[in-house]
Amino acid sequence: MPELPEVETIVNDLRPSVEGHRFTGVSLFWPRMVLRPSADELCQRLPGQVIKEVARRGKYLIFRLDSGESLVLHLRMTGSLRLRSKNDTSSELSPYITAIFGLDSGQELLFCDRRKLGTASLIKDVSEIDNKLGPEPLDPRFTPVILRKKLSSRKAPIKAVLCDQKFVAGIGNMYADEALFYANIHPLRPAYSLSKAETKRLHKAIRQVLSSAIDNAGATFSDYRRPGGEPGRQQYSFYVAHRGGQTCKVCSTPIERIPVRNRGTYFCPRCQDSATCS
DNA sequence: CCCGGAACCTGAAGGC
DNA sequence: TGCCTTCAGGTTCCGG
Repeated sequence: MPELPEVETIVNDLRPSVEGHRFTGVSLFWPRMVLRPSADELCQRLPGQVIKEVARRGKYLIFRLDSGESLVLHLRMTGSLRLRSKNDTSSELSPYITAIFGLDSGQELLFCDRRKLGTASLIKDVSEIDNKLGPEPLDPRFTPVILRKKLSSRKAPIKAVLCDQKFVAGIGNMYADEALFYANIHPLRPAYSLSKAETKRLHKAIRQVLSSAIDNAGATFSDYRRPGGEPGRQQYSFYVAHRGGQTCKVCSTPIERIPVRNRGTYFCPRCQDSATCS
């Protein structure tokens, strides 16, 4: 599932080959992926526009266009973007293509999505996306003091709060579990109950986990691929995420899996003390 | 504001 | 073998 590090990797990979190029056409095979304006309108308005910049905000990919509008994509759970040459007939077609964006570079950008939950929007003002998201966890403005203040009003399990995009942007199921392991905090702890020291550890853990994953081009468990088709490498470094039944790399205790807000949550019952869980 | 649950999707996995 | 159910999880919407 693409989270912040995966989307960051995709943006970095895409940047050199799409920035400065022009969209030549759009083919939609799953028009319902377009949230707004309408599928027809997006197909009319996108062609001819130059991509000034590709950026990431939370888990959103943002293509800033010369008209001032932005094409905003979200991969949700199984979406991926692939870049290929228009005359490349050798590579096998993914059976799950939901959209093809033609570029004047001779390449095309494929949106592949097994479960068709991914979305595309053409919006006038990017601040629309910005306003509904919490701070970027790697931004210097996201400090331990701010984290502590935000946690203080939250009663929900810390795991659920970390996955809330309005709380902090870009963290999903995998990296929330990893960060809590790094910080030795049990996923069910009420957010407000974290001590100052624990909050500081969590802040550091969030940054370490995300930075390391970016260095390793993201984690591939199922559908995530880089635009060139390569998988990520971060999955090999995970301590708890998707490691149910295996043993903790630190203390050899079996990794447990419990539901938190209906999300599969992995943790080490020994390293992540539950003494102060309510 | 905060919280929890349903809906959106469909391939994979497990039960019988 | 094959049908059926359940699970996976990011986001949005809705009700308390």
